[in-house]
Amino acid sequence: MVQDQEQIRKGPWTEQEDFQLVCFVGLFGDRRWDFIAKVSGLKRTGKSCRLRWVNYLHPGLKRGKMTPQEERLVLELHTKWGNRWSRIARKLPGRTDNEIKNYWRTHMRKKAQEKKRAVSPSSFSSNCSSSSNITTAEGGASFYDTGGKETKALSGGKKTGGVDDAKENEKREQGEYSLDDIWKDINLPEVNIIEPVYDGNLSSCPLMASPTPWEYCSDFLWKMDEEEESKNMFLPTPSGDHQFLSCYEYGKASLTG
DNA sequence: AACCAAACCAACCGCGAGTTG
DNA sequence: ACAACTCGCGGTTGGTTTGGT
Repeated sequence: MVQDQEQIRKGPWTEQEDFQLVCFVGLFGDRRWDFIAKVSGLKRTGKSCRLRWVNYLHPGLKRGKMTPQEERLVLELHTKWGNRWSRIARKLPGRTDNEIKNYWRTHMRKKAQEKKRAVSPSSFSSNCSSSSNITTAEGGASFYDTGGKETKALSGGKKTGGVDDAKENEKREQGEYSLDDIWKDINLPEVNIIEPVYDGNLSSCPLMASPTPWEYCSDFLWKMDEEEESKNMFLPTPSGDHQFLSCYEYGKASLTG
């Protein structure tokens, strides 16, 4: 497991690396990241591979600006849950926790600065009212730190799934939130599936050729229950094994030149 | 056209929880 | 029951792009 420190690559991913990762995730699924990191020949940590996959290569990722509905939803959910980005991200298909986190950070910074300038509380969105603890813009660290009611309590333990789900359902049942309605708005038919950026290499890879892996998964991934998600990923079709293997071979060949 | 600051994005790090032997 | 390992999350940082002067 321990990879030589000097062999670990860091920094931006190359197309080649992306390609390899996509192939191997296709082969082995998106769970055993250390294993994938090792067998793929990528000089990356499993952690790094996972991050790249989740934030960039995952099928069904949306690109581009947040829609007003999404923005609203983010605000609303952040008010409820605080900085639980992955949780919020699950409610926004195609958006990653990192993306939402970045979005929140920049937008809250802007808001904080605006607020600072025009020391007028009314200029602040009502949705942000619970973010009254947005303290300083220049203070850095925690200008967006909390905002959610539960953040403080949750900061100690990160993985508290069930209870919150229950609360959420409860609220929804009470009609307090109409998330589903917002949802329908967001889940527009024209889903911007991520375009393979490495079309040069990938298009010639059997797996990557039409139907693309993105199409394998399409947007159902984002609708799946959290627990089920990974199980169904890249479920090989009856002929799928052949495709994956071809891809593997191709990847190897292209690596070794 | 050049410079600077703000905004944006991708990636890394540390920590805690879950899993496995 | 415990320790080691793996994974996922949130926080943070650094590089790049964009907009304003």
